[in-house]
Amino acid sequence: MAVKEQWKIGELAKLTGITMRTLHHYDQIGLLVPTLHSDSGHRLYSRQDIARLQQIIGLKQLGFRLNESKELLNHPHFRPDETIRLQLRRVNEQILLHEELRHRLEGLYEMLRIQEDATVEQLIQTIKVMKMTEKYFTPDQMSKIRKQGELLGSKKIKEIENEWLSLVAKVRSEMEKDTSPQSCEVKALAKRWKELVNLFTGGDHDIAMSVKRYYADNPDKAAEFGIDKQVWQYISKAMANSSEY
Amino acid sequence: MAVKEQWKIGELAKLTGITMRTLHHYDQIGLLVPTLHSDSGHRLYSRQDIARLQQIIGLKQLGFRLNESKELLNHPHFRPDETIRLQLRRVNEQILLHEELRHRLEGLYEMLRIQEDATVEQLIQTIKVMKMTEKYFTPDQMSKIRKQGELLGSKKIKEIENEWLSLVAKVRSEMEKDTSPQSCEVKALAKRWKELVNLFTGGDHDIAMSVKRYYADNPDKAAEFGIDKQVWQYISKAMANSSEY
DNA sequence: ACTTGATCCTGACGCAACGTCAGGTTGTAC
DNA sequence: GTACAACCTGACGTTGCGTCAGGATCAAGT
Repeated sequence: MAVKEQWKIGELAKLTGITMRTLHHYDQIGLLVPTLHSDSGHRLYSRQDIARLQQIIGLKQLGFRLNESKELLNHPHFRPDETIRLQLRRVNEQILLHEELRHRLEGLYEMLRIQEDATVEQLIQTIKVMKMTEKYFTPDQMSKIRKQGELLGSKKIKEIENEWLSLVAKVRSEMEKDTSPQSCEVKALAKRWKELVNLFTGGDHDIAMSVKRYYADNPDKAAEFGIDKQVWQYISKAMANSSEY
Repeated sequence: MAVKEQWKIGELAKLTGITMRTLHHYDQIGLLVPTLHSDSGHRLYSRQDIARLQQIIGLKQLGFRLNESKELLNHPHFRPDETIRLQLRRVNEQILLHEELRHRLEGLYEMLRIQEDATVEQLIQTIKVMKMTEKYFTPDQMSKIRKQGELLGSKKIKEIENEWLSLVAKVRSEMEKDTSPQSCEVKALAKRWKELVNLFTGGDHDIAMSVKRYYADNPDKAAEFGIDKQVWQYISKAMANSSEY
């Protein structure tokens, strides 16, 4: 006729909805150690244990980590102001990050929705454009770039990228042969270079300059096309002495 | 005079800002395996590898996990619409969760700011109240409860909780002795029970009923005070036959 | 008393994305 | 030749448990 004073781990699990494994874990890390054990080693939880568990659950729902909860519960006279403030900061940071993420994803989603044949390649391309536009272009330059992209179509873009790769390779080859930047061959390459740039930029000079800045600031992305400082300076010379502006 | 065509892992790390360890990891999981290795086994990354790395970075910034990115990059003709939608859903869920968290934390912060002697115990108490108020009380019942809490002060509350524990213990003891619920002793206990409830609720009957519902719905929290179904029914009988309503 | 099914125990691996040693090999410059 | 930088491959730590695995205990029926 004894009334329940102790709970076995399974009972506590059913009562609170916390899994047995979790309770095991809490025991292991010293967060919630049952006050009693049966002779055979079975965990027996007391009312105080239940109370502590409630507190743990509460703190967990506030986003605290287990070791933080442990600290808090083991020092009841500690002032939690600073802890709460810290927690608030963490949560706010998370929210900001996720909102930025959502913003980007929504943009992507819109852009993919417009193109009926959206493949992963398109996705990649779109991400590339987004990253450039984030810091290097004004909104209306952005829309121009998008328009030009749609105008060309993804197939054309890939073709151009391929020609671009081989063009840069040719330029590098000339450079390695120490051909003068003023030579006919190199000037021809420089001309084609400009044409390809114009295809991408739609002939907009400001956009071309921004693209240039972008690749200058991000040598890793330029390296993707085989462009490094040396190639850059070399082709710059060839273009600088060109009669075209 | 050869121009850079290959990058060692350290160079790539400096170029892209990705750590060597991360590149090792990407190699290990097959996400980015360098196309070449030197005779001695040093990793040599090609331009294509750099391109792939850029794509990986882009996808990571969109919140994709590495294995998802791997899948996407290995199947360029896959339609990513659904994937993006899924990702958006995930992010939105995260945001909602975090906003709820922030809401709670801000509430907590406010309440702790008001009380000058905020300790962890207060924090726990406040969380308890918040959890109850979230589903069981109307806003103005909530403010009444808060007022009553401030009126009592945290010391008094602890005192009451302690008396509560011993009161329940006494009731249980009588129950185990099979004392009639109508007996003088038990009726006295029931009377004190009501008084304690009134201290907490400020005498508000509706609040008392909601508290009752709360503990009925959450037997785990009632168990914290030593109240289970049997005790509950027993004390209910004692109170039902009382002359007070 | 014996068996059986439910419950409980203690390891130990898995996950996600790396950080951080540790101990040994290579590359390169003087 | 020798030092020092850069690279290599393990392997453990982090966070909060989920999920077996293999064995002991409990409660109930026969």
